[in-house]
Amino acid sequence: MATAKALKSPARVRGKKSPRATPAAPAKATPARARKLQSTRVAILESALSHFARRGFEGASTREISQSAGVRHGMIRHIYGSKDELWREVIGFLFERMHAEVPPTADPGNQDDVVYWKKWVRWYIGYSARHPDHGRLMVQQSIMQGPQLEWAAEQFIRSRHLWHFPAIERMKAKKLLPDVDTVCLFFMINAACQMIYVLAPEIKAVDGRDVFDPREIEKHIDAVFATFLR
Amino acid sequence: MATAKALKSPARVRGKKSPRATPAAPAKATPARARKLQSTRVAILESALSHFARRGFEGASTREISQSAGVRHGMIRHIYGSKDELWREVIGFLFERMHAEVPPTADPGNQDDVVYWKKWVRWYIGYSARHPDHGRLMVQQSIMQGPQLEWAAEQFIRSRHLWHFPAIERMKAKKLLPDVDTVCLFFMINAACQMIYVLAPEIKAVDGRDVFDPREIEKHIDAVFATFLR
DNA sequence: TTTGTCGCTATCCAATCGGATAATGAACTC
DNA sequence: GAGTTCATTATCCGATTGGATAGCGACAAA
Repeated sequence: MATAKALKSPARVRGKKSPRATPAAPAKATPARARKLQSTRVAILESALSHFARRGFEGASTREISQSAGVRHGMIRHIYGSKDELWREVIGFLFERMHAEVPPTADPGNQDDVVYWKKWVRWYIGYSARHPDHGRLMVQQSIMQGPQLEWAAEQFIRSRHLWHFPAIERMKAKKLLPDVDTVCLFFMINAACQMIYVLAPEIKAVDGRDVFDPREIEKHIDAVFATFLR
Repeated sequence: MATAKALKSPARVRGKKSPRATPAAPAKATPARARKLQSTRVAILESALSHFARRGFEGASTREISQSAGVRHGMIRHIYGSKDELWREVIGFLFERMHAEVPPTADPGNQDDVVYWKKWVRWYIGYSARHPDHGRLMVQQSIMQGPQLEWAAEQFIRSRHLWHFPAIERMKAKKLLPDVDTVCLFFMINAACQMIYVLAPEIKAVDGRDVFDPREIEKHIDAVFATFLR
């Protein structure tokens, strides 16, 4: 009956009396118990990430998510309150995990832009191959066009873009990257690094190639270098 | 209960006694009636394409699809038999429409490879901007990993790849394209052309840019030229 | 040991899902 | 005009959905 199935706007301010937020340490330190809860929480988040990425928000059922996580489906409501909130926590979990995997050498401060860019591309391609669900979830999120896209944009994505733009423009000025619109260029680089893993099943079906093979990954890195750097 | 929710394998050979196939003309030429049916069929296909692309196979409901098409949900079963079959017909409809939009100048026979490639990129970017749901549906299809991915691969996608590979390799040999693995290069070009429109809502939310603006499209075309051609 | 917290489950609920069946009624054939 | 076809709908079905409620029972504090 035309009920709005899109995600509700994330009105929660993470501090009311909602069923507890993600940040690790619970108020009272009851060691064993809190650790168990945390592991359950992570299991649900990982399962939800996989299901959401593959079947979309509405296609993924909380029952299947909880089953893959080894708990009953009541847990999701108990911990996250609703499917909407679970989605948001999954997005947060995704970027938290990504930031945790950024290597410590990723300080653009004192190194040459090209060296830094090559390091970043190499890392990002490895990350995308390790976690193809990242790109898949982002595509789902973008296609969904719900109000939480705005939320994710200003919460996680925009800062990442603004972080990379200055270096890209410096490299453009030095004729090291093609002299085209920065946003356009960034998206092309991003897509060139990530989409091959997002669409891995298609490439396997069409060309019979396993893009996750380490040798293929190495070829892919070289391809991105050769294509964009000059 | 681990019920298999994935699409069933397309066992139908399009000729048994299933509820009639897509090809335009019905056996008996009953002018007005057949035309009405055809328009209903197209309305359902267009609506289904939009819904499937945005919400995925399981997220899109046949009731909403039929409502957007202006019919009751029984029609889908009557015409297509099942949701599975509707998905397959939508894929077919998508590529049929794409081929119908390929300009007549697209004969690679006697023209310079570069001229042909530039024409193709220009056309493909326009097509992707006109129909962002194409890329979205393909992403959904690939992510789903059902048996119909194999079907679509050999039915529609592989031939398209094989069509482009020889020209790409000739251009690589002439140092007109970066000398990297062909499959990898083709996917990067493809993604560079298409993903900006697939992810248009994200770009709008993050950078506030409307990628469908004709001037932006023109800039995008130049960006792809400048990035890949040398 | 006693008491209470809280991680977790069992179970119910209304809504919606894809699909099946039977009937309607306008367009067509004769 | 009578009879037939068939595009379309109304309506039912069992299964599954996200969510709500009422606990259970292992653990921790006393």
